[in-house]
Formats: sequence, structure tokens, C-alpha cells
Amino acid sequence: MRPTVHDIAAAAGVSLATVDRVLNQRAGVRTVTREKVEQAIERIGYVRDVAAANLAKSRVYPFVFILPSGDNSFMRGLEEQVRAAIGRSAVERTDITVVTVPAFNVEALVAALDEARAGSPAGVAVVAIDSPDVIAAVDRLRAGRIPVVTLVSDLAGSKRDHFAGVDNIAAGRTAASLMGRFLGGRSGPVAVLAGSMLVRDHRERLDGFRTVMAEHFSGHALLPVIEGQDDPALVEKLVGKALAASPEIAGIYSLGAGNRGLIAALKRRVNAAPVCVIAHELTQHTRAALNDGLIDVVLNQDAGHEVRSAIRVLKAKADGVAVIGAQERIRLDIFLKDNLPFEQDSNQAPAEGRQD
Amino acid sequence: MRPTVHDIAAAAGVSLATVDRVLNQRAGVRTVTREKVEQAIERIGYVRDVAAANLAKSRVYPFVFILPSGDNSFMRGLEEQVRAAIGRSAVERTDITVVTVPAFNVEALVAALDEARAGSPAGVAVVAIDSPDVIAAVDRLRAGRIPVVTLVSDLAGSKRDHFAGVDNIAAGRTAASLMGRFLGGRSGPVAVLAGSMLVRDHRERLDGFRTVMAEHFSGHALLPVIEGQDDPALVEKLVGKALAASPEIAGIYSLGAGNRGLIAALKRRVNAAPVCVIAHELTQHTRAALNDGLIDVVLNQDAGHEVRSAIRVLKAKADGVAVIGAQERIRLDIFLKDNLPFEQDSNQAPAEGRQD
DNA sequence: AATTTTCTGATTTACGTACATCAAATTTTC
DNA sequence: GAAAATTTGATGTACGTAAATCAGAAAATT
Repeated sequence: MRPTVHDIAAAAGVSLATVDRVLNQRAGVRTVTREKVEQAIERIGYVRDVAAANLAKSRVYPFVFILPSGDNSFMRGLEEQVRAAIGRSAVERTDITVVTVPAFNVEALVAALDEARAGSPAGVAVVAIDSPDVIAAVDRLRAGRIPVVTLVSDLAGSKRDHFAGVDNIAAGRTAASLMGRFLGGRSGPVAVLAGSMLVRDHRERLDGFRTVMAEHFSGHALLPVIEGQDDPALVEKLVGKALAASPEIAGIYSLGAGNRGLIAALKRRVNAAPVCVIAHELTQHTRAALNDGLIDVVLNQDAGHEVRSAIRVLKAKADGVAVIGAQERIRLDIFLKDNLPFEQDSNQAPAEGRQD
Repeated sequence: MRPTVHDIAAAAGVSLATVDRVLNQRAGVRTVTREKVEQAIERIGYVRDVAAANLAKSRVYPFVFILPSGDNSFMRGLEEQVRAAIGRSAVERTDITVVTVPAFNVEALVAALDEARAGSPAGVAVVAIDSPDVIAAVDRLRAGRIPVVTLVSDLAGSKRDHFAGVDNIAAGRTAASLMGRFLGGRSGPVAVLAGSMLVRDHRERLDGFRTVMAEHFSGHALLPVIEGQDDPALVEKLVGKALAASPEIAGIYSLGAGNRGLIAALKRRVNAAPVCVIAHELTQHTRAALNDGLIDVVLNQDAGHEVRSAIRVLKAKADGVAVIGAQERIRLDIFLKDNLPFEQDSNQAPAEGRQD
């Protein structure tokens, strides 16, 4: 049988109350006694039963998720996943609040972070914008001992506890590697379409892409980056213009959102040479375009995994316990037409069994 | 506050004992009373607190994992992941037994399955071999109400509860798609290297690969399949012979294990035209070969995810509850040199915090 | 040595559920 | 309508931990 607090007490020759004081770092234990207890814990290999502890504490974890608002399929999918997690809150002992703020708006994000702090939650997950003000706001949370996880886009230089997202430099490198190889012998420049250089994930993808293109596929010139603000209408206009200006374009790397606009622009092209298109995030639009052959590769991060991982990490940080490192690494999915997963509701439940 | 059994009793106007009888499907409750209680449960939205229930029951889940033995990096990595899970058993309330049986040996596997059944565990996970005898043995387990999850290689036609592994047809299709595009204009036949056509995953990968090659890249002839039994020495011999016999080979798809042999054979080749190599499973050998440019793509399934998923599903099946479908879908990782994850111990723990 | 302060022990209640026992009420059967 | 069978209620204990109270012991201070 697994040792309990009673076994610690017996092994250390102290009372249950003293064991409890040591375990829960309460005051009123002499250092010698504390060490005696800690040695006993070590010796008998005691591991706290988290389930029982949570039960006794009636623990719930109030978390705040801060996401960009707006018409962005990926972000709306992310929000849907957070809401799915809210649906599981009874089982997972969470109490999650979702806050949306206008995209690429530093002041709004800082205000949301500060407001979250005022509610003193057990943790905050945030899709970060790279800015000194945001870093300061995150560090204020951390100064108040509130764990912070960045979601999707990281915030280097801040004291955030963890980043739940993909390695975006690797994503950019991968895009370049696939682009170069898919183009094979073909010549022609490559266009890059981004949302905004304000967010770190976009910048990192661009860096990775540029590095590998320059290193291995320098035959393809890179056209100036198109900044579409993740806005489909704007993207469509800008891409259309770029395609008209450089009809010899061989490839397009779309590293942000607003892919609906890209797809619309591609559809309007007729009798033109094939273009290798690599885009990010699997949405209904990119999925359809992949199936139609308009897009060649979709690089994806699984929003559901990111949300679940963020929650696990926030819980662990709130409790001061370790996490399974490998489980929390968010992987970059590479989707071709051939390995598209079946479409399904993100929060469907199997027919059999009842959630209890 | 979340409703408890007491709330059900109050809402239904019955005693706690009756609620307990209904919840745990004990005898001695009239149908009308049972329905009254069930309606109350529905009405107040009661969800059983699994942690408290497990605590009260002192529940542990005895599971058996049956894996192939032998010198196969992927399978050994899988076993390591199972042992890592054993290390978490105190926290996860599991009691896992690992059984290894000779690879591709139907009788040994059937014997292991029957022996597992004799111990009446709460669930069995097995790397299956496709054979009527194995199907029968799995169905015997299911007949004894023991949940079964197939791991890595599925067992179609059996009554297994779940498959924790990748879609291998999609994997084969993806390999073909990448192979065809990477070869670009180059001509030459493509060789396929398999372990054994006895296991379903290898057969499915081959099917998917052949289909897409025939459909889109028929310019490349497929050489007869080389069956290397996942044995590095044998593989090296056979691949060396094949390369000598057909020096114009443009690509190699290695869909099984024994990649050490493949890599050795490739290294011995000098002054020959480049070959596009796509292999399965990220091991220290394939990782190094990818970095050296000997292998172009590694398709991978994350053994850690598979093991953790198998455990989650077995628990859920044992308890008769639902699982998060999307979370249990094992994804196919596509690794290029550019998106290789950092090497790390599979069961390392962060420095800060203590597991309690 | 007496007093104050700090530390430790003993005990109890609680968390939400499982499970067992026995008495009481209700229904069924003859 | 009485006896038998079934159903329901009341109650207590247990799981492993948290948290509180209060008495008593041990140290530190005077």
C-alpha cells in the first residue's frame, strides 16, 4: 500500500498535526523537527494524494483566458476550445473566464491583464502581443504570485511561467524547406504574407523562413512582406495586387491568418503557372483549399491541445508541482491533402458511456 | 456550488442510501423510484466527483501492456514510455504490468493475451499482430468484460475498444506525396522497405503509398517490396543488394523498423546520384541520419502520447465514462531536419517544484 | 526558578463518495 | 388480513488529506 500522512507520522515519531504543518508549510515547527519529518517522507517514499487533497480543500482553480477578438478562424477555434474546457470545469475543478480584446491592441491587452490581476485568479493564459507594456503587465501578475502561460504567441523577456504553442522559428524553417523542395527545378520569386510584425509568432516564422530560403534556396528571391493584418478583405486585395505585379511568382508562404482572402485571390487567377502555397492553421477554409489543390501544405497547431496543455500547466504551477515535459510540448502538424484528419466536432463525445 | 449526492436525495425526496443504490446500480430499488432519482440527477445536473469516488473505493487500475520484444528502437522507446507511466502509477492509481513477446509470433502473443486474461486486469493494451487467432484471443478478453486497446498496430475485425496509433494508410499516402514532390523532375524507380506483411500497420502504409504513387506519380516504378523483418543486419544486406542491382533508384520508402541497416547501406554508397529517403519513427539513428542529410523525412508517432492515451482510454472504458475524442487521436508527425524537436529525456522533470 | 514564548500532540470536523448494516415501511402474495 | 418478500430510510465507517482548536510540553527569556 501507498504510504499516507499517518505513515509519515509513525516513521518520523511525530504527530499527524506536525506532519500536516510540514507538508503545508505552516509555521510553528522547529527546524530539527521539520527535517526529521522531511527525511521520513523521503525514506518511505510518500507522495501526496492530490485527489484527496483537492477534495479536502474543495479546491477550484479560477483561471482567466485572454484572447484576441475579431473575425479570425483560428482564434475563434481557440475560443471554442476554451469553452469546451469550461464545459469540463465540473470534472476538472476549474472556473474559467474568457476575456476577448481587440487584436494587435497593446493598451486593451494591458488593461485586460490588469483587470484579470484584480480578480486574483489561480492563473492567467494569454495570447501575447510583443510589447514592453505587455511584458510589464505580465510581470505584475507574476509579482502577485499569479502563474501566467502565454498561448500561441510567446512573450520573450517576460517572467511568464510557460509557453503553450509551437516553435515558430521551426515552423518558418519547415515552410521554407518544403517550399524549396516542392518548387524543385522551377524558378521564380516567393511571396510572404504576414498579419502583423507586432506579434512574435509571425516575426519568428518569417525569420525561420528567410533563414532557410537564403541558406538552401537562394535561387528564389523573396518579395517584400505583405502585411494583411489578418484581415481577409485586405489580404485579398494585397495578394491580388502582388500576383498581378509579379505574374512569375512561384510560391506563397502565408504565415498569418486571413487565409480566406488569399484563397479568394488564388481562385481568381486563371491560366497562370502553378504556385506552391503554404499556409498556417487548419480551418474550414484552408482545409477546403488543401483538398482543392489551391494550397499545398498547411502547418497547424492544435488549439485543443494548446488549451488543455495551458490548463494542465497552470494547475501544476498553482500547486507548485511538476509537469510531464514531453506532454506539454505542442507539436507542429504538417498537413498535406493526404493526411488530413477527418473533420469532427472538437467537443463531441462518444455515443456510449455517460460522463460521470 | 456543484450538486452532490445529498442534493440528489433532497431533490428526489428519497434517502441517501437510495441515491447510492441508483448511482451504483445496486439491486433493491423499484423502477418508479429509480426513475425519480434519475430525473432528479438530470434536473440538477449532478456530475459524480470521480476523484472522491476513487478515493472512497481505493480504486487502482491493474493494466497489462503487451509489447514485442527484440532489438527495435521504436518498441524499446515504447516500453520506456510504459515504464515512465509505471513511475507515475502512484499518482495515476494504475498498476501496470509489462509483458514482452517475440515479434511477429502469433502463438506467443495469443498465450500472453490469455495469460493476461487469467489475471483479470482492468484493461489490456497490446501491439497487435493481424491474425484470426489473435482476434479470437482479444475477443475472449472482451467477452470477459476486460477493455482492450490496440497500440501502434490495429486489429480490424476484433472487438477491441480503441486503437491508440496513427492512421497508417494516411502515413503511407503522405510518404508517397512527399516522395513524389521531393523527386520533382528526377526520374528513376522507388524502392519500398518493409518489416513484415504480418502486421497491419506495415500493410496499411504500403497500401497508402502505392495508391498515391500510382495515382499521381506513376512515372516512378515501384520495385518489389523488400521484407527486412525489422532486423538491421538483414535490412542492410537486402538494401545493399537492391542498390547495387538498381543504381538508378531515385527514392526509398522505409515503412518498418531496422533503419540502422538502411542507414548503414546508404552510408556505404559513394559517388552515386542522390536518393530521396523517407523513413518511419524518430529514433537516435533516424534523427542523426536526418541531420546528416541521409534521410529526408521521418514520419513519426509519439510513443509517449500513445501510451498515455491508451491509459486514459482504458481507465475511461473501465469506468464506463466518455473520453475527449480529439485528445485521443494520435497524430502523424512529419519531421524534416528543420523541425526536429530538441532531444530530451522522455521522463525528465522540470527542476522547480516537487512531484506531490 | 518563574515566566513567557514557541513548539508539539491529540482530537475533531470536513470534503464527496462508497459500502455495509439494521430497522422500518411498503408492497406483494396467499 | 396476515405473513412474506421487497423496498426504503437512517446511520455509521471508510478513503487520504486539510484545517482548526486547545491542552500540554519544551524551549527561551528574564
